Amino acid sequence: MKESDLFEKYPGLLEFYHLGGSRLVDAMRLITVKPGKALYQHGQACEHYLLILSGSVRVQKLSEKGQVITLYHLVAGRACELTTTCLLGGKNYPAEAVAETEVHAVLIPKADFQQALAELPDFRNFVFSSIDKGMNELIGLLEDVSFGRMDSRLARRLLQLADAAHPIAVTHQDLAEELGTAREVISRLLKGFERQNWVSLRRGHIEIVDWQHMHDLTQET
Amino acid sequence: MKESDLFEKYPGLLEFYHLGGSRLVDAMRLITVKPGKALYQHGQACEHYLLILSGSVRVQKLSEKGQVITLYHLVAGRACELTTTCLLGGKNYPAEAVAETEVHAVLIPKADFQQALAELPDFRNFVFSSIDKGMNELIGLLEDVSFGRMDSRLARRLLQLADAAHPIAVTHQDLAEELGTAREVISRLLKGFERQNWVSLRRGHIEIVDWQHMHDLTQET
DNA sequence: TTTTCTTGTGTAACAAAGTTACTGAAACCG
DNA sequence: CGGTTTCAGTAACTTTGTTACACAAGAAAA
Repeated sequence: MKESDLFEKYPGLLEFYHLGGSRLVDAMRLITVKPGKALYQHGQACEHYLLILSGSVRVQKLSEKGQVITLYHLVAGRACELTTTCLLGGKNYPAEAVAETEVHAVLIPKADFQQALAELPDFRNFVFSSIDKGMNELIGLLEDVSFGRMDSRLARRLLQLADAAHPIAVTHQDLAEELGTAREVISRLLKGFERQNWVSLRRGHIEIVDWQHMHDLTQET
Repeated sequence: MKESDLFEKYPGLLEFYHLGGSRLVDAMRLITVKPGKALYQHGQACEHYLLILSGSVRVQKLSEKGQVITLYHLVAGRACELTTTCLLGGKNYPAEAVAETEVHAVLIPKADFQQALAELPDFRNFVFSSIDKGMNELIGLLEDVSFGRMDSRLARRLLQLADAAHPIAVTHQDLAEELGTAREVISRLLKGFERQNWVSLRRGHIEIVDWQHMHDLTQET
C-alpha cells in the first residue's frame, strides 16, 4: 500500500509526516488478517500499536465459563484503545480481537510508538483522544449492560447491522455474543419480535419489517 | 501540608522532583472535601489532574432513571483514571466522584499536567500505568456485571468491607449502589445469608459469622 | 417521656433474563 | 442421496429486577 493511501485513511498521519514523523511512517508494518483469525489474544504481550485500515474487528472478553461479550468494534480509521493502553502500561492484553471480515491493518512497534508519543505532539493528541473515547465507550457499555433492557439493546444492534446491509446476515449466537447474553435469550426475544410482525426470521438472516416499532424499542425505559 | 509528606504518600513524586519536577510540585493545590460532597460531577469540564492523599472516594455512574453503579474507589496514593483520560481527551466527565469520608487530595492544573506529561518521562510512565490499570479494572467490572452471580459479588464486597472494619457499617442501599442493583435484591440475598447463619444483620450493620462459607460464595461459578 | 418523622428493612407478587436440557430443521458435504 | 454439522425453537426452572406496600428502629420534636 502506498503512503498516499495511508494518509487518505488517516488524515492525522499526514500531519505527523510533515512534522518529521517520517520515521513513524517508515516503522509501520502492514498486515492482512483473514476472517475469524485473531489479531491478538488474551494474556498475550502487547508489542505493537494497532490501526485498522479496512475491514472490521471485534474486540471481546471471554469469561472462564466461555461466555462472551463484545467490548467494541474496530473499523477503518480507528486505533485499538485496548492495545494503546496495554502498550502504555506495559501489561498483557486483557481481552482478544478477532477479524470479522478480511482486515488490513498497520502495526507500529512499541519502541517507535513510544518515541513518536514523546516527540510528536499531534500524534500524542490523536492517541490521547482515542484513549478517552475508548474509556467513554466502555463506561457506556457498562451502563447499558447494568441498566438497559435486553430487547432494547437487541433492537439497537439489529438497526446498526441493518444500516450496513439488509436483510441482516447474522446468527442468534453472534447476537448473543455481541450483547453478552445467551443464545436462547436472543431466540426468545426475536421470536417475540416476529410474532408482533416487527421482523421476519430465516436461518442465518433477519429482516426488519416494522422499522418504526424497532426504533421505538431502542428508546424504551 | 509539607512536601516531605507528599513525597511519603507518593514515592513516585519524589523522583519527578529530583528530575526537575519542582514546577509540578509547585503547581499542586491541596483540597479537602467533606463526606458526601462531590469532587466532580457528570458533564463537568475537567480542569485538573486528581491525586488522593487520604480518605476514600467513590466514582459512580448514574443512569437516567437514577440507578447507580460504582465504577471504582479511590484511596490514598491513587490517581483518578477517569480524570486522567478526560484531561488527555479534553472531554467532559462521564461520571461523578463523591467523597465517602473526609478526603484530602491534590489538584494539578491541566496546563501543568500536560507540560509535565510532555517533559517528565517518569511522570509519563506513572500516568500511563495508572490509565492501563483503570482500563483493566473497568473491563473486570464489566465481566463481573455481565457474568457474575449477585450473591457471589455481594459476598466479595462484604468481605472487602469487613477487611477494613468489622462489623460492617453499611446500608442495603449502599451495597445496591456499589453493585449496580436494587436495594430489594440486596435485602433478599442478605436475608438468605442470615437464614444460613452466615451473617447477622442489624439496622445499618452487618456482621460476618461464617467466614468460610462467605469466602466459598465468592468462588462460585 | 411520648409523639412524630425520617430512614432503613422485610416481603409478596410479578416480569425479565439466564440456565439446562432437549428437539427438530436447514444447510453443507461426501 | 444420506449423514453430519450448524442453527433455531421451546419448555421448565432459577435468578435477578420491579412494583407496591407494611413495618420497625432510631432521631428529633413536643
